[in-house]
Amino acid sequence: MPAAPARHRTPSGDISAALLTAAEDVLDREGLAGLTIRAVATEAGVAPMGVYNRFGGKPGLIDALLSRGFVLLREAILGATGDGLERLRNSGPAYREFALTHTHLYGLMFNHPDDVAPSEDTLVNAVQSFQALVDLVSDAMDRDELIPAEPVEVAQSIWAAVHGAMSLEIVGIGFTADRAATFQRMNDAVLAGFSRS
Amino acid sequence: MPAAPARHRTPSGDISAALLTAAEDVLDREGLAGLTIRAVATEAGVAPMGVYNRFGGKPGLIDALLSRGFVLLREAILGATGDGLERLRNSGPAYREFALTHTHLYGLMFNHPDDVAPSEDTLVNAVQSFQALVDLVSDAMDRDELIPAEPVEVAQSIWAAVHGAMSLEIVGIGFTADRAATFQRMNDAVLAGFSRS
DNA sequence: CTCCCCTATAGAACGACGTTATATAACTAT
DNA sequence: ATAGTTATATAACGTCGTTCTATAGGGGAG
Repeated sequence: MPAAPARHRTPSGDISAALLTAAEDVLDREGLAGLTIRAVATEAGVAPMGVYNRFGGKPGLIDALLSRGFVLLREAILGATGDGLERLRNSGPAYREFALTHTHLYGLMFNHPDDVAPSEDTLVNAVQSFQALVDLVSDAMDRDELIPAEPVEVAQSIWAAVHGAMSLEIVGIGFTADRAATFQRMNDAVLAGFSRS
Repeated sequence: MPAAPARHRTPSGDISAALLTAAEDVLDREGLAGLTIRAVATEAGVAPMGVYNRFGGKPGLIDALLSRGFVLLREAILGATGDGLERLRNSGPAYREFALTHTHLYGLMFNHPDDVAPSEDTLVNAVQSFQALVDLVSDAMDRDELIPAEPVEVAQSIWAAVHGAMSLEIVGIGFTADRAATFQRMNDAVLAGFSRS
C-alpha cells in the first residue's frame, strides 16, 4: 500500500468561529456571489463538510452571518456619543459607518435570499439592535427633547429613514454631490419631524 | 433517415417581450431563486438560447427587469391623486402599493446581484422615477407648502425614508401592529420635517 | 498508556445552474 | 427560388450546493 497522505486537523472548538470569520471575510471581499461553501472552507483551512457539520448548509451559514451582523449593528448604534437627542442624532452616522464598512453583509441583513430563514437567535439579535434605537428615543423623550409618542413607532420611522438612505447609497442611487452631507440633512429632517417646536 | 421532429417557432418580434413578461411572472411567483434561464424560457415557450440571443445572458435579463421595474415605479408615483403637498403625501402609499405588489422585483431594484451592471437605459428610467418625486416636491414648494430648499435634496430624503420603510416591511422587520398606519405616520413625520410651521 | 469513539478528512458523485458550441430547420427579405 | 438571419434541439463544460463513502486523527475512559 502507498504511504498515507498527510492530513491536517483543526482543533475542534475553533472550527465554527474559523468558518464564520472566513465567511465574513469572503463576503466583505468578494460579495455574495463569491460566498461559496468551497471558498469559505478553503479560507478557514477546513474541509467543505465542516460547513454542514457546524451550520447545516449554506442557509445556516448565512443565518449565522446575519446574526453576527445584527450584533455588530447594535454595537455601532451603542457606540454613538453624547446624551439624549444629541446621542440619537449621532447614532445615524454611526449606523452609516457600519453599513459602509460591511456593505455586502448589510445588504444581506435586509434582503436575504429566499431560502434563508432567520433563526430565533438572529431574530433576537435583530430585535436587540432595534431596542438600542428605541432606548435612545425613549431617553430623548424623557428629556422632553422629542414630541411625546410611542417610542417604538418613532424608532421604527427613524430606522426606516436611516436604513433607506444607506440602502440607496450602497446601491448607488444618489443624486446629490456630498453623500455624507445629504445623509446628515435627512437624519436631521427626520428628527425635526419628531422634535419640539 | 427518421422523420424530422416537429418544431415550433415563435414569431420573431415577440420573443423579447415574451421572455420579459415570463421573467416578471416567474420572479413574482417564485422569487429570485426560481428565476433561472431554463424556467423563464419554458414559461415563455422559447428555447433557453433565446435569453442569450435577446438579452446576452442572465445579467442582461435581470437588467431588463430592473428597467421595467423603474418604469412601473414611476407610473405608480405619478398615479398619486391630489395637488401640491397632498399629492406628495399620497405618493407615499402609492409607492408602498407598488413595492408590496412586486416584492421580489422591488428587492432586486435596490439590491441587485453583483454581476448585474445597470444599463444606461435602466439608469435613465431610475432617474425618471426619481424625477417624478422631485417634481412633486418642487410643486409643493412653489405653493409654499414646504420649507424652501433644494428639491433634489428633499426628494432624496423622502425617497430614502419611504424606501427604507418598504424594505423593512418586506423583509419582515417591523415591531408595530398596523403596518399601513405605521407607514402613514412615518410618511407624515418626514414631510412634517420639511413643512412650514 | 491503550483502546475506542467521535469527528474531521479526502474524494467521488449527483442534479441543477449559467454558459458555450454545433448542426439543423424555419422564417424573412430579396 | 435563394440566401441569410435566427430559433431550434442537443450536448457539453465547469461550478455550485449537497450527499455519500471510506479513512484517519484526537480526546476521554479504562
